[in-house]
Amino acid sequence: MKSKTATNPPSISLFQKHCYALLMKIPCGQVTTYKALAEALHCRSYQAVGQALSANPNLIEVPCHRVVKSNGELGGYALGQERKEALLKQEGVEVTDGRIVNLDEICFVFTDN
DNA sequence: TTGATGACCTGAG
DNA sequence: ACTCAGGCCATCA
Repeated sequence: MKSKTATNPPSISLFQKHCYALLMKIPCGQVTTYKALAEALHCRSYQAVGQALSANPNLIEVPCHRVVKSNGELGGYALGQERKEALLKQEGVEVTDGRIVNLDEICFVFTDN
């Protein structure tokens, strides 16, 4: 059944899949930046990472709200920056005036292992 | 294929 | 502090 001729398009590319995988690895109370994510993916496409999150197929299982900009700002969010800030505060992240307070302290680092 | 877009980053003025 | 310009790379038309 199912001729499956048209290759069931995976809806998402491998690049995006990697992004989500790394996102789910981020523990609670920690955040990361688009840059760090791109570095973890071995590429310099900071924007591509953002677009991958914008595709956001699973906004529930993937904590995309834990991804912020490198300059300390929250960045963007499908539900709006307000929601993002609220979620971050809920996680225990210090946010002031739409900016991460101690970003360097709570920035999650992706290890090779 | 090119060209435009984007939840970005960095540097210079 | 802010604004402007260039760069980076994946995705879509």
